[in-house]
Amino acid sequence: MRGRVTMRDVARQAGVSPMTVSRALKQDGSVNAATRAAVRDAAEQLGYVYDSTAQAFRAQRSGFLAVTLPSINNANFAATHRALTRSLANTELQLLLGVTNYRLDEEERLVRQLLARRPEAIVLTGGHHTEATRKLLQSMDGPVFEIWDQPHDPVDHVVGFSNADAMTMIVEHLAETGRKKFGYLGAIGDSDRRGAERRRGVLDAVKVLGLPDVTVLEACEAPISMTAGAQAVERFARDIRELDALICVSDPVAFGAISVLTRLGVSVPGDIAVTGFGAFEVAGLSNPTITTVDVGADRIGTELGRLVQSVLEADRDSTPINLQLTPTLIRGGSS
Amino acid sequence: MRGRVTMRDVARQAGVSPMTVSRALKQDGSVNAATRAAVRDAAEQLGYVYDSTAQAFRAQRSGFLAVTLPSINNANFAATHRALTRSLANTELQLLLGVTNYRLDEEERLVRQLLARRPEAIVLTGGHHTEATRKLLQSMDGPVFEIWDQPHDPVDHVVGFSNADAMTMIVEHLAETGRKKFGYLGAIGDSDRRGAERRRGVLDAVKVLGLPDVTVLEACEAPISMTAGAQAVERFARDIRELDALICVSDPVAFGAISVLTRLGVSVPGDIAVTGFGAFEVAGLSNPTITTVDVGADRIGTELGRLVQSVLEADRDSTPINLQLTPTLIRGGSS
DNA sequence: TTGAAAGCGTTACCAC
DNA sequence: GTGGTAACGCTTTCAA
Repeated sequence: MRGRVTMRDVARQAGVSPMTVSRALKQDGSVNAATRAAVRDAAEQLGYVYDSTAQAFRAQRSGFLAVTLPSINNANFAATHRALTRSLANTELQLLLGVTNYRLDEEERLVRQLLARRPEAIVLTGGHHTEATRKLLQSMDGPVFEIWDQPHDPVDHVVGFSNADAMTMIVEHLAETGRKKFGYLGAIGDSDRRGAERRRGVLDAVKVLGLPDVTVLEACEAPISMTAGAQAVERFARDIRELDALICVSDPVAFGAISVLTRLGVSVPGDIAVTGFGAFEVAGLSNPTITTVDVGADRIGTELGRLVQSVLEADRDSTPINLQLTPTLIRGGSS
Repeated sequence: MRGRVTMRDVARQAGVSPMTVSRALKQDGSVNAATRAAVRDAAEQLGYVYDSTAQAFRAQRSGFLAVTLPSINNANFAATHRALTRSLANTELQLLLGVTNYRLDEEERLVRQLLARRPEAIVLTGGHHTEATRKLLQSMDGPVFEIWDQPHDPVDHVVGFSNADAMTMIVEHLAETGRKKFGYLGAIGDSDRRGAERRRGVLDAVKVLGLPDVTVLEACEAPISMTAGAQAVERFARDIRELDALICVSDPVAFGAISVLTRLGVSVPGDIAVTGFGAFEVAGLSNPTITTVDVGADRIGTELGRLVQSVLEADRDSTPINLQLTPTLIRGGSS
């Protein structure tokens, strides 16, 4: 592999100075058309590739927007990512993605790594972080965005919604349709913080309604998948037969649950109502369709993209924005 | 927010030279323990964050591994990404991800953008590219890896499998179980190149077996989802009733198809066999379970990680490796 | 064990 | 319309 071609090489080839090359390769109007053509030709000929690293270094602007997601294999987070990319399409910002696997210690490691790339801004999924992460974020040289959550104590800007309130809608809907004995199926402990918030929302709402205590079923460590949902239902079949309604942390889990319940001869929604979360595609195609909550994952991405742009354009520190979206209940055949 | 803290600032604070800071912050043994402690303290105090951009610039090594994926919301590509990340955990390489949305023109734009970051190597999902992309890749200053495919004319290294051959397994399995009149449900045209390869595999295998021509049903532009699969079956219901077997481009599509067929009173596999592709979770939990092909998405990631490392360690150009994996058929209740 | 200098590729700024 | 100079933060190399 031959040494890289630099603007110097192009300049030599075109018989101009490096400075002119730099100008010619941009849309800088102050360059003679003939000169520009010569430079472009030379660059083409030599296979010149622009060096963003040098540019980032020189300008002290990386052009990166760092983003952490708990998982990439999740239609909701993928939708946010996609909408964000689209919302930033007309900018120079490039996404620098890190996946935390739902672990705060991995998030810390990632944030450290991402910040070393000097991103213009950083986006974190979730409002819970380790102490060290918070400290890193606070000393960060640019805005911080927390999404998909309603942080108690936001670091900076927020685009999210209340996972707990979303669950209240589910509980109220189930109560209205006469369900009384609730179970909640999610991941173990608090590893999935948004899942933990949902669980809290269920417990609180049930208490407010004066209904019996919720049976909390812990499937496995986050992320909890279709298969994990199915296995958990097999494992907890006895507990579940006592219930009126099984509230699942997500649609895939609900789908896995319904799949096993049906196989076990338990009728959904006849014997038990089952609900999901997230308005995944499978919710609308499962049989029965699954009652769920649409949190507007793509809207989070779109709004986030807008907000990032406006905050970065306002070069001075802007006061923190907290944009809270309202999820909507989608009634399906499963309840 | 205040100007960035550099090694110079840390050096001043600790009363040493920048050079000593640089050494102290690494595991360089040649620094006095006391000096190192002082430097670390100073760095901590000032909230110093290492600047990877400057390091990358100075060393002319970005530490990036550029990766393009057609989609992020796809369990298979996500599995490859995850396995790759894991396989590279003990290295300094950082993934720089770009999503093409199954479009070659977007791939070209992305490759241009990614190469400007001077990655150590680049990984492309798929073996089809625009002419311009190929040219960019050939002049790239580092190894190129194509995955998830069996390119006709590989740019460099490959870790993949034959999408067409995988389909042959499906067709033979269906033929063995007495199916004769096949349909294929996939995306329109060749936008999804791996999908197009699968279609080709079906057509060829059916021809080899001397069976009637395949009815090709085009649902929509790639990516084709569960919902798109369902809608296509509604639209093509009449054609589908004439068939013995419906071969779908992926498991989600097959799931959507089965969902609608069941609703229409068409029995699967009684009236028609349905098959998928990719061994998605839904295949094992759908009712009936879906006959599919496991392509070893995570294995691609793991092997790729190993290969990337070994190629980068061998500093001279290594001869192109072509690692072809063998998919396995998974018989489900849908056939 | 520590320090000084030089330079990676690009571009803002100032000359011409 | 074009060119020279300097600087961004870090580390290799050489010197003390």
